[in-house]
Amino acid sequence: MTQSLKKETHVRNSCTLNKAIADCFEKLTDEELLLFEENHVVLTYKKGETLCKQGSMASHIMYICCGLVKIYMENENNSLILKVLPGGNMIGLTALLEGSNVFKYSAMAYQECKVRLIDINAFKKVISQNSAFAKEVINILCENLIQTQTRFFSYTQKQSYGKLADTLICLSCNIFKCDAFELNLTRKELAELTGLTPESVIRILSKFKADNIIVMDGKTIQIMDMAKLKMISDYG
Amino acid sequence: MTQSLKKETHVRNSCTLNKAIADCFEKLTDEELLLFEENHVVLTYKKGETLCKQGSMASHIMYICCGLVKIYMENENNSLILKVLPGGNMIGLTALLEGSNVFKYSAMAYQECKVRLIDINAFKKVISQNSAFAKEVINILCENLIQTQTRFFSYTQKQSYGKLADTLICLSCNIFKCDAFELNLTRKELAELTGLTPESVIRILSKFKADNIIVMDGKTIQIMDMAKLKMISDYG
DNA sequence: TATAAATATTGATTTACATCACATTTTACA
DNA sequence: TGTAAAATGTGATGTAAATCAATATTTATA
Repeated sequence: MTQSLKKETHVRNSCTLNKAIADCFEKLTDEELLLFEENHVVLTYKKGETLCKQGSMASHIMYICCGLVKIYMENENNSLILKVLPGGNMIGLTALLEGSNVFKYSAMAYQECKVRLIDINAFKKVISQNSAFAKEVINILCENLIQTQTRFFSYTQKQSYGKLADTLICLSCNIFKCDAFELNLTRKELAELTGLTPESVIRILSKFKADNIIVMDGKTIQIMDMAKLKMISDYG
Repeated sequence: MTQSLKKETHVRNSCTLNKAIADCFEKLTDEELLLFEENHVVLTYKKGETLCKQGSMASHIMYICCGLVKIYMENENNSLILKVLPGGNMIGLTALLEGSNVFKYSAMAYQECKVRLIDINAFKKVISQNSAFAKEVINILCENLIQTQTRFFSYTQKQSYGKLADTLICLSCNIFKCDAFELNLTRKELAELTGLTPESVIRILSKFKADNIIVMDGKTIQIMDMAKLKMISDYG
């Protein structure tokens, strides 16, 4: 009951940002928990450090205990942030695909993170023997897929103001869970997150400020008129 | 061995178009096959008919026996084709997500299709009891997720020429498996598939024709210079 | 604390693509 | 088979957002 309520308050729509908490570990037997226990390490990553690099071998599934991580794809020139993950989420599930155990994206710590690295073979083994666990993994993958598709669609439809409004709403509702939050992202990162250039982001933020939709003070952004912001997000 | 070879020849990159064949049914016991047998219907959809509508209840998982289907998201004004699926693929897997048994996208037949509709509860039951089956479903979901992410990234990076080159390569390599193919899509549909306007698609096709990259004769398109097309796709 | 480097901001210019308008061809169907 | 409707094709125009350029501010560090 509480859970379904929780899910309803989560802004899913076109959001970049994940709040889906991995419930799968609750489904494990003591024996399986022990297997994970024996095949894991917990690492701490500092702000700016790389958790995994696109193209490298994925020998582990990563579980973010706490912190904030950006997941992004990159090529020579550009990069696109696929999502931003707070604690409770997993990285590298797509490496479960048979014959493709390579990270398809990179991950970088926005804030200091505690990350649990679980051996991918142990993970696969438990999937093979525990259907309830497998079902939860399926749930997480479905959630990811829906989110990515929805965000893709929204990305193709909306233009700059809508996109940035979207991003601000998601940061506020899904990540910081607060109207006012300290944005420890550079304008460049906010631009990547939104799919715009830093200059455009700055211009739009200024406009939002002039229209009293947000208040900016240093790195702190406070959303004053969420209704208007939602309208901008919906309209385009 | 043959399988890994098959996978290598499949152009994955930024392709709209799926070739991933659902292997999962091979993992079923006789009993489970019987359960599916008792809880399925096979329907034939004519060209242009809707297989499922975004927002409607997903009471079935659909397996495309043969034909060609477009999967797309839509709102009042626009639509984005997420992928094009030939026979061997499944529709509606994301409805497996607990508490979200609604289609997130619509599906329409490009060609006449034979579709097997399997009751979603039977499907979920088998996932719960057969880990090998669940594992295959995980494989398919991973494949879908990787494809969607890659396509999203590519969409944000490439511009019109690269996008259309991409689409043509995928049609040729993954769908029709032939350098020359009869394009039973309108320019409007090709535009939707590529994320451009019909006018732009026409202009670019004319340019490709003028540069001897393709030959067009009525509805038939033949790729004359695949290398050049790949270069355009890679370059942008 | 001074200086360099990175980041943020503002304005001018460019550009890729959409939009619009209209002509032509193909397809549907009465 | 003839006519309307839909699809295709082409040119002119508009525009959102990128790019470019130059300055101001913040942050890093020697």
